[in-house]
Amino acid sequence: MSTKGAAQSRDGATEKQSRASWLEAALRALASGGIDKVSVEALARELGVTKGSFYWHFKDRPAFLHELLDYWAAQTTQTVIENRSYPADPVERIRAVADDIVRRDLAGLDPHIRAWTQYDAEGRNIVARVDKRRFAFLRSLFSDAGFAPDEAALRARLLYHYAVGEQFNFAKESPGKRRQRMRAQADLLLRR
Amino acid sequence: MSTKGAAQSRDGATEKQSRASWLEAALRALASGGIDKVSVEALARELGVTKGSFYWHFKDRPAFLHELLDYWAAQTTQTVIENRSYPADPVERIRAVADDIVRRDLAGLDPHIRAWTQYDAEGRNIVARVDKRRFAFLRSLFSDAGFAPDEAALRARLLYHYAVGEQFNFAKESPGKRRQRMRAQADLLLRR
DNA sequence: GCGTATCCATACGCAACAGTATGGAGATTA
DNA sequence: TAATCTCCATACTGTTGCGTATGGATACGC
Repeated sequence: MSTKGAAQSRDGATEKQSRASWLEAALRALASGGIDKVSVEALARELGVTKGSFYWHFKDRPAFLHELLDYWAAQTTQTVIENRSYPADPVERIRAVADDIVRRDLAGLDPHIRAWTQYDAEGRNIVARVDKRRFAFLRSLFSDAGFAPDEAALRARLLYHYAVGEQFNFAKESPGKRRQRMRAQADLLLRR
Repeated sequence: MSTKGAAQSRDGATEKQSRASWLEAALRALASGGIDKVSVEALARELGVTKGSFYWHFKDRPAFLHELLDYWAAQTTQTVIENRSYPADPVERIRAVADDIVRRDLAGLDPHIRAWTQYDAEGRNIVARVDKRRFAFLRSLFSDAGFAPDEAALRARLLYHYAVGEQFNFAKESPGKRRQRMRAQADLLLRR
């Protein structure tokens, strides 16, 4: 039943299973306290295994972190952009997306990702690509809402960077308040 | 000549001198590569002394980092807000401040400060206070420019968080381009 | 000039973590 | 059943960085 070099016991997908469990545990650790919490031994403890497993699945920690970034990038673009449940009306779409940005994993992982990749050259490139995609998406929404290309780009950039900067605002505000603010900013940028 | 418990050799200000040199070295290290570069031993190497000096001046690393934050907070508020060379015209003042924000130490230290204090409870409070002061300053500028209180607050918040978020944009753009974008965003927010 | 305070050097111990070497249990293949 | 492959445990080494204990040099108070 084994097609390539992945002959397993029960279902033939243990390889992927195990790799993914390390990556998932890493994302949880990252969200809980930043990149320093993503240590091989800490993850091993949480997974109930030892480092032997890690170094069988991954070359070393840098390679693992690189793969982690790819893993995050793949799932975050899908989550935010490819959500087909947004309203048809362009203006309402922007409001809905703005809401999503505040609620979604932007608030959970993004600040930790940025805090970390600030010091990792190839990490920065990956994040830059993610930002580029998100920005292009926002810009298209403003275009659909009737703004000229330059105006749409200007407003999309302002709103997106606002969202990023707002995550680094440490004044403890309720999620409701944050969404309300985000909504107000989106409305401001939708004025003509 | 010694007033209190600070009897020194040459000028009677060696105590402050030495403490300040540790703090200054820490700021340089922080700007160069984040909080991980601010290690006792690395700073000692750069200062040409040993850890003995550090642990005479400071209790431990956490206490030192806390003092470092206060040190940064004190100098960053003075630098940005108490600059009396801004134009008299409110609109031009906003443009000038926007330029300053991009050029000044915001770009050098702020992202590292935020990346770090994200994981330090009392650190977050200090940064929150700094943000509050800066925001109040920006809001007053928009007020002076003729915007109603709510409008001024909205625009000030949008512009300030844009500036913060823009620092975490890893797409490598020239300082000129960044200032140009900042200027365009400020102008957009100055429309009525 | 004697004691004391200041400021730093030297030399430790200790904990956390990355990475390696090797063995071993269990399933698979021949 | 023998050989092999997969996946992980065990047991190490090496490094880094924090903190501490202690001594020594220099200047100051008296």
